[in-house]
Amino acid sequence: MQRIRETVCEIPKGRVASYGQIAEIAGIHRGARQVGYTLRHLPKGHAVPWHRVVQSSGRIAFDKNGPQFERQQNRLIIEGVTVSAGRIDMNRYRWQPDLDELLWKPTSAWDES
DNA sequence: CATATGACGACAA
DNA sequence: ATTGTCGCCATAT
Repeated sequence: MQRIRETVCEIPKGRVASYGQIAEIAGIHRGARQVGYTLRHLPKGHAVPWHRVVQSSGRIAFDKNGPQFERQQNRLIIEGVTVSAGRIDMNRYRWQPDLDELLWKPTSAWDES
């Protein structure tokens, strides 16, 4: 779904979001699996930060042995996200749209004065 | 229209 | 921490 892709693209670098979270924001209540479906079927040349989407538990959704797992993990680490044993501290990296808006917008305003 | 499928999530053992 | 169940929901058959 287009809506889902848009939402995923809003996740800032260095932060992550859960499938369920994306679904909610995209307006699909309890549509976590739809997010998975959407990400799985991304067009060829997409530019969607799919790697910033992880399970609500903070674990990467791929099999820890498969190649995809490592790819996602690396991408995250590159962005500064700590991933130990395939686990991510959600309390620390969870993306909070509302908070970001409350934090980043005013910040730019403060710079002026 | 009936089933089967997941890059899920919450919860009980 | 692990594992199994069940609920969810857009798509695919």
